[in-house]
Amino acid sequence: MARAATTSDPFNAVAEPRRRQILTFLAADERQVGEIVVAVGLDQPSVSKHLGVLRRVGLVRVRRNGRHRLYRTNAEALKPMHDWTETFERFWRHQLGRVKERAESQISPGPASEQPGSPTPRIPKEEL
Amino acid sequence: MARAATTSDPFNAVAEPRRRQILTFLAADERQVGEIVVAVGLDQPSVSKHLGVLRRVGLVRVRRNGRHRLYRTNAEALKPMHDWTETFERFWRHQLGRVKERAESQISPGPASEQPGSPTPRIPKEEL
DNA sequence: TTGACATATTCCCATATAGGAATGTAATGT
DNA sequence: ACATTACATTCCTATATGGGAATATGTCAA
Repeated sequence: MARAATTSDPFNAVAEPRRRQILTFLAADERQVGEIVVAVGLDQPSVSKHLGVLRRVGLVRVRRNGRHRLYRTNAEALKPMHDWTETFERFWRHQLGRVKERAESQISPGPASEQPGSPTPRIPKEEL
Repeated sequence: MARAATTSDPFNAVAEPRRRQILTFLAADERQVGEIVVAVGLDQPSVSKHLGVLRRVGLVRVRRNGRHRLYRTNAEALKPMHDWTETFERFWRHQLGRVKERAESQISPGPASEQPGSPTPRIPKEEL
């Protein structure tokens, strides 16, 4: 079997960065497709297809107004994702706590700089 | 271009249900691969491949112990997802508020039953 | 060394894209 | 009716899977 369809659930739909961008753009206000096209910098058919995916999983709602279609993020559909990640919150708190502990137990100040924008998984190359 | 690689970021890695299952299983304790195989009901190579993806995006950490490899969820790597979904929280609060309003303004009690396990996007079939 | 056990990796393939190009369709203006 | 605007859909293709089967690698035991 190949990968699951993007249309199957919000987790898959949101895996695409452009779709996250669109959802963010549509979170506050309704927008017509042309505005989205300008905002994300894709051609119109691509945007329509992304909107189609988002619509099928319930992440956006559409309303027609004359020739225009007004899209808006349906934030409720993101709640399951938020809830799922939330179940891990206590664990990353523990982890951060341990990091803090270690940092405090060491005298060396260390570099301690970390780009907030880049998560940097920090993989130990090969664990061999 | 095809879909983005699952190895590219946590959003993609977590799009796969089996990997979410594994992360949940590994959230509390370290487990060796054999235990994960039993827990998720896949064959060993598939589990190893999923673990490889999760490791590459930093969602799990490995430790070696003799012949075994002990995996554990690195919950910190899920924080960006939690943060992103959190930016929509105020919007779904508004939406739930409006739903509540409408429900209260109507006299009919309505069915009001909803499976908690099935999100049910409730797509209006075709918006034509 | 030989063997058993625990995992990882490679090979193969059916499948689902995501984007680009071209085309279809609905709504409005004249 | 006809042209134009605003979107959606279809066709095509390179790419990235995810699972199954087979194989490789690493570790400990006798």
